[in-house]
Amino acid sequence: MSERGSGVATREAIRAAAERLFLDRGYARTPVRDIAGAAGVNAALVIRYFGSKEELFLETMRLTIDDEPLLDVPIESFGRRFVEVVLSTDDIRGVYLALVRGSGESRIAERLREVHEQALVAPLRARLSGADADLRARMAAAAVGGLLYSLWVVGDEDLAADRDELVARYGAIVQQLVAPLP
Amino acid sequence: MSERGSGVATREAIRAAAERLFLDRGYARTPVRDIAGAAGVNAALVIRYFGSKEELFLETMRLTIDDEPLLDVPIESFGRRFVEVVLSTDDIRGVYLALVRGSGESRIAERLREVHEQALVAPLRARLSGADADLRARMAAAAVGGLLYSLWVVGDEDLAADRDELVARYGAIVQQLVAPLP
DNA sequence: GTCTATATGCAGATAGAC
DNA sequence: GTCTATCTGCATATAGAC
Repeated sequence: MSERGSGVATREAIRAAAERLFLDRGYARTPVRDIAGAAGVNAALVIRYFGSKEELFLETMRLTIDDEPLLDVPIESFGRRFVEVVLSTDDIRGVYLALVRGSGESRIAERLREVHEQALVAPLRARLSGADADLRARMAAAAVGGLLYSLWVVGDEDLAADRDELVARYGAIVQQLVAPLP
Repeated sequence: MSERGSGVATREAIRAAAERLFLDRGYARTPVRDIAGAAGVNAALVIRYFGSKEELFLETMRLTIDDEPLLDVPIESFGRRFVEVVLSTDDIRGVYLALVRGSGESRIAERLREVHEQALVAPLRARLSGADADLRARMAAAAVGGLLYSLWVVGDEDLAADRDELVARYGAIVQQLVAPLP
């Protein structure tokens, strides 16, 4: 079966190898030759299939946050729960780091905007209403983004030391933005 | 005068050209040859003087925030004023962006930690007291870092639209962390 | 001492052989 | 569909001109 089959499997092998290496080492520190090696093919073939290293990067560095566990959360505890979900969703860290560090390239920056909008702004925006809902959602997304930045880009060890306390207290800040006390 | 003089001027010309180009285009997108060209010398000379492109980058990407205008600020308006100062200090944007994007290199990441600590955490920490002062300062620094991240790395145009309102409202969040209401 | 010319080695990408 | 050979441009190292 599948006289035309093997190309598809090879393409997927390249994609999977690239995803793993990009998440692990980022864009700049991952040579195309290493991706090819991990996939068991020639480096030229990687370019053949995906056009360029940047295309392959964009093909693999996607992120969709699962909203569902957040929909049932009562509004009074939404801020904290959102921080908790973002910090414990597996894929976020690697994708976020790779996109932030690669954002000197304009297309990677564009992807970062999309991911930020979809993963942080949108879930917050969905729970807000009122005239300034959009601004509040964007400020809350900025605050959450700042937590990821401090923990993962800067690597603030003292901030990471007590994760439960961090979730509780930083969550309370986000909560203030989502549903300010009267 | 100065039989040994011209080398000093050349070195400074290279340093100045490098600073301008790194701030403008970042680390990855600035070839050593461009720096040399802008300084009017050969590329090999740049390496001669500074050892490597990375050394030169670290030599130029420093940042010291001027604390003084913050020392007199009453504690009730400190959060807002701090946001205002950070957003309007000229050098911060370029240095911050270049360091964040270059942070895949371990020495650049280390410099980012230093700058984050010195420019964001320390001024906040200086105004706080109490058992949890350090954690509160780090959370406030994360929040401010998130603002820079959203505005400059992500490029959230909607957030940037009304700067005065942003300063007032995001400043209020930082204020909550600096001096929480009783 | 200060600088240039040139060489080395690695990266992404292309042409075309098999 | 896959690989070999090769091009171009990069950071960096060395030799030696002035």
